[in-house]
Amino acid sequence: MTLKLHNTKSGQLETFVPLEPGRATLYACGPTVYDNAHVGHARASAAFDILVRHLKASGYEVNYARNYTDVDDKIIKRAREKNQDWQALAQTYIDSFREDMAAINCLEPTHTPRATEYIQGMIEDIQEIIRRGFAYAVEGDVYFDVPAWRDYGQLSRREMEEQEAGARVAVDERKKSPADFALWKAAKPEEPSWPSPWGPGRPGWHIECSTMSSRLLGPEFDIHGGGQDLIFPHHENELAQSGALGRPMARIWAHNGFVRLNNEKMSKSLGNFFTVKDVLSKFDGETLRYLLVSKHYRGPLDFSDEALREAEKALERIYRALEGAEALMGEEGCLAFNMDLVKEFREKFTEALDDDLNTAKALGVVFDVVRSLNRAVTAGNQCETVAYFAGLKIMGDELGLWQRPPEEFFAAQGVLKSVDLKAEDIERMIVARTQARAAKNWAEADRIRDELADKGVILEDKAGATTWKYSA
RNA sequence: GGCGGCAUAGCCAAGUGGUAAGGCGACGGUCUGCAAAACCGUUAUUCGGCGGUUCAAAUCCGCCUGCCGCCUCCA
Repeated sequence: MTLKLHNTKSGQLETFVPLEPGRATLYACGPTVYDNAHVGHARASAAFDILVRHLKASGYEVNYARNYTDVDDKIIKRAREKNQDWQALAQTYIDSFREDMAAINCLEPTHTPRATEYIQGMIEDIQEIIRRGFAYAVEGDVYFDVPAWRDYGQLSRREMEEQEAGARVAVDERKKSPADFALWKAAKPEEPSWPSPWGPGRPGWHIECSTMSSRLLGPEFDIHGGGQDLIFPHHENELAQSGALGRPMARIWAHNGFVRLNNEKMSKSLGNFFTVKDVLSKFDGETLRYLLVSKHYRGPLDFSDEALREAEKALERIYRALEGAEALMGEEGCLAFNMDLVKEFREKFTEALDDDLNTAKALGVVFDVVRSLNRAVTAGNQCETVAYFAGLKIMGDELGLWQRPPEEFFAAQGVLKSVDLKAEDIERMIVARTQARAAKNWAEADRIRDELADKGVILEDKAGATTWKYSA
């Protein structure tokens, strides 16, 4: 089977046919680095990370670029508020973003260009757009001439005449048309600027992506991604600029849905957001990733502590299965032969991801494997255990989940839940409980178990020994 | 006003023509001193509402209702 992706431009599911066989080129719009990443950014990153992992697993060599907008009104404004150098501020949040994405196990893209590294290229592109008659300069600013570009609106499929132009934003008198947008902005006093044919200034937001994607991936590439809020105007404008330069840009435009909080879009402007760091103070990064992956990337995702707790429970079930299998592992000789056992599961799993990255459906297959694995372990069947264990890990790798040793996952729960008992305290209480049990003092045994449970430690009486773990 | 999305069990969530995946929870069983975990079984005759097409619809068409988003910076 082959990958099918939803293309915003056509509004349809399309078979992924790369420009170059065996290679996939992707560009995703990254953050403007003036603040910490919130859960919405995490969702976009996770969605395209799954795409990259799936392409790689399908045998593609992937060239993935994701930019940082490191000069922009908001960065300048925030730097002023904090009385800080704007470049230092941008660097701080680039570091923060990378840290957060690593926490949710997103692979670092092949290229992470910064807008400020491509200013010269942007100036060249703007000059060419003007030369071709699709932009004009006014008092140090340069605007893209939207009415001149007949295809404008083809991505978001909207007629400009039907839009409420200027409904919420004052129309700039100097623009020929209210829809025209800035390619270059003349610098105001005290603002960072670069010399240009139109005087000192800085690039507009949209031109960055047109310039950087063409330099890193070429005039045409396979997939361009971002959140649905970027469809218009950002991606429409990118497409217009690139089109005016004779560059077709992406064949497939993929957009992820929003994260919602109390039924509203989580966004900086509404102020109703949780940063990734907020979430990481209470939940494991892997738990957040599981939540993001548990629903199809294009639909809305309702964010809540309850949703995170459910994600935690689901992950716990998987890690418990992996942990239970450990005692039976080590029969390498069984591996090759018995992989036939998981063949069908793996095919279904791949089919699910091929179907516009249906991670929710893929997780359904994962839990079928979990059940099979638990059965094999209970039956003491080493060869089956090895096969299902391997299958589970392979699927997890493609989703960027459950790759850690189970002990590490459970230990992390103890830290996150602030369990104030040290391992030796717990062991001591277990010894006391074992003695009580030996004396058939069930009341005392149960009291100890309840006390531990209250503090977040779960006891399990296995044959011959009692084990414990922090509960998720 | 234009464009787009969503509506499936107590909760989360798959499912684009063939008779409702999966997770959480709940209930019953096996195991256990009792539990926990695991396994087995039960938990939507029904998919926002009303019509229509069809042998057959959650899935296609029409109308309606509710919610969300874009048209300004936003993943």
